[in-house]
Amino acid sequence: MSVQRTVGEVARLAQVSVRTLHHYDAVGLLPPSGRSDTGYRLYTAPDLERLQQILLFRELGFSLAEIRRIMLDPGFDRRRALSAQRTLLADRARRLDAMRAAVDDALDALQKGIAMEADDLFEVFGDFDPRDYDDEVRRRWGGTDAYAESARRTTTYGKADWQAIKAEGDEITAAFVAALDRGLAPDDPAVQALADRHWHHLARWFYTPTP
Amino acid sequence: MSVQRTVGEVARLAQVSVRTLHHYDAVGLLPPSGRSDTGYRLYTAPDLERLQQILLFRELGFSLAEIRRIMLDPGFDRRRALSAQRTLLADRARRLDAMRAAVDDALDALQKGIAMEADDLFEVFGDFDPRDYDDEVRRRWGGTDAYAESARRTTTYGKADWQAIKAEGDEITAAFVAALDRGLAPDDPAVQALADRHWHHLARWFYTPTP
DNA sequence: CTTGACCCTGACGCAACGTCAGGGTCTACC
DNA sequence: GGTAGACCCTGACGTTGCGTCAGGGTCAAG
Repeated sequence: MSVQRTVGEVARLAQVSVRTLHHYDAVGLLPPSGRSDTGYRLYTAPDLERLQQILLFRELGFSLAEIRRIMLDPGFDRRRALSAQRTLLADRARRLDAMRAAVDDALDALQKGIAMEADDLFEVFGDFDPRDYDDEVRRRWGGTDAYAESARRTTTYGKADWQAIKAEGDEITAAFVAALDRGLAPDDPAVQALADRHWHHLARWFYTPTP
Repeated sequence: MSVQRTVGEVARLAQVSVRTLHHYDAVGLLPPSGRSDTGYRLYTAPDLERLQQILLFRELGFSLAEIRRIMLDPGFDRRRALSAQRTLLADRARRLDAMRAAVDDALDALQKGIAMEADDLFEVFGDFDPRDYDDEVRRRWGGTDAYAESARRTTTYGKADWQAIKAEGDEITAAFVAALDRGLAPDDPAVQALADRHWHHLARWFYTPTP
């Protein structure tokens, strides 16, 4: 009698969960070639081979439905499938990369924002500043008192900027709404331009750039 | 009275589906600030602004749950969230890239495989070959008769190779099974090595390399 | 015979909507 | 005032690939 393996064993072998094997059985992707008289799933060597193939295609990013098609029909057009897959993956990669770049930008900008907030925090410390400032800053702002004042001013500037940004946002939104109220179609270029402006405004708002 | 917009209008404006707005309402992410007396959802300008922000974060790849947290709490640690997001995106990008490379390799190899199949097809044509072969091939294989013979041989080779590959697969599987039958743990290095070999075998099988 | 490890079959949950289904509402035109 | 067409509503199920119980047999060892 050939070797029969239970789900748990196969699961450990293939590094997948038992539930996954149940699932592959349920959807007809990998029904075990046998069952014990008590209903236990029994997998044979060919089953393992089949599983390996399934996992290979899964690694390549194919859906279970696609894998089923590929495996059911040996004459399946693998080249076309792979080509389509490549296009799909390239698209996703582009999107991911754009997102990553956007997030990185946001992080960079936020760092500056944090720096500004640090200045804000500095105000609490009053005249005493434990941090290390470069000489240029000291020279520009003169003595310690003026220095403290400058910090306060900068902070105020930051806050003022926030207000300005917020105001601009409201303004854009107002213009937006007004344009639509004038009866402009939503896909009217002017409205689209406004939407774009709003979008970029929001982006700027999100990035909270320092003056 | 301020401007109130219905779902359809907002949907067109924001380039999202009505269902999406229903969904955002249902999950409490963007409940319209008003309802008509007949139950119609009515969105105001601030609602639109909120929607823009939601879509911005969505573009950055955040889940709706995360977006909700970020927007509910203005003091939310955006920097940490972005850092985490960057890591996550980088991971996904790496995975995607690996998959793309694998698919590209598979495609390359398959091209060669297709070439082999073309030879196979040639057999059907018998002596007559409409395709353009380079002189080197003709010289190596001499006259037309010998040439046809060579083509047949090459094809046979290809098929034989297939058989060999298949046999090797069975052999590996057998070794695999035998090792496990000897009581080796599934995570035993030797078993892992076999699994690896099997894996690579399958990879080769999939690529169907030419001799 | 008991105990612990394993197996079974449902069945719900998740993420973010898409897609009907069945049924009011609004607006314009006759 | 009636009617057609466009638009709105609330369920509720489908999708993808399993994770995670829940309730209940099975197997091997002591």
